[in-house]
Amino acid sequence: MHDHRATLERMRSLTPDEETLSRLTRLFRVFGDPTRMRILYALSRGEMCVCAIGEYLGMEQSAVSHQMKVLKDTYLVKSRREGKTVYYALADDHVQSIVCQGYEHVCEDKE
Amino acid sequence: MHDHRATLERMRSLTPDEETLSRLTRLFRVFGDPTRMRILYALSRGEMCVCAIGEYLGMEQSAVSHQMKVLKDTYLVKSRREGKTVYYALADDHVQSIVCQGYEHVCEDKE
DNA sequence: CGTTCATATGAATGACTGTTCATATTATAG
DNA sequence: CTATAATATGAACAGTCATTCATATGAACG
Repeated sequence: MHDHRATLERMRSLTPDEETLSRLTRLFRVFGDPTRMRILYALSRGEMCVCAIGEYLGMEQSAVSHQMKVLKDTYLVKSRREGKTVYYALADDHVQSIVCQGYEHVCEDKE
Repeated sequence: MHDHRATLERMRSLTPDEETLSRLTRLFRVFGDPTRMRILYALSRGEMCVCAIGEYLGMEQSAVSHQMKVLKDTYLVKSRREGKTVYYALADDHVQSIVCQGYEHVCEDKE
């Protein structure tokens, strides 16, 4: 095995702590599911209730609820109750800018 | 079931095509693994060979190679051969800006 | 050529996770 | 209080994927 002490020395300080690393990768995994991405795209136009999301994406109410929980736990969406109905909306602009960054990347690679 | 034709109407046009959606979520899934994220962090300081990456992160050579393939297939890293050694480096600044966006998000949520 | 080092690849296994089904909340209306 | 609509939750199943082990490729050197 060849030597690379110098290379190793360079970045020992950089790596984020376990807690942050875990949160960070968890966040990206949440973005990594087509269904959730569709939901986020849908919400980028404005708030929607569980019912409408399910109808729009052709998925069961239960599946939607499960995914909304995931999205909420990672602070990507927020909710608001109005009677029996719960409306979900994107939590903030961060969500969109992350998706856009990814979007640009995959578009570049199409060449 | 209550009515939401108006809501639905709003965003039918938005959703990206299947191909793009698939590429996009695939990309985020790649960012969603702690090992790969550690590799990307390591490379953010400069190129490294497979050997050094494995040593640094305490993982087997085979595992590193497998992951480098994933990273390369999604254009997150590029490689350069020098004799028997293969050096990997981040493909472009995009990678770092995506990670940073995510980083900011998880940091905000710590409050 | 044969050997050795660095890397790549294929198959198998175990862990994780999205969906479904059944059931539980929560809220409104009568 | 009962019925019903909207949403949430828990358990089970199925598909995905990261790691490991064994083996293959590729390059330098004698």
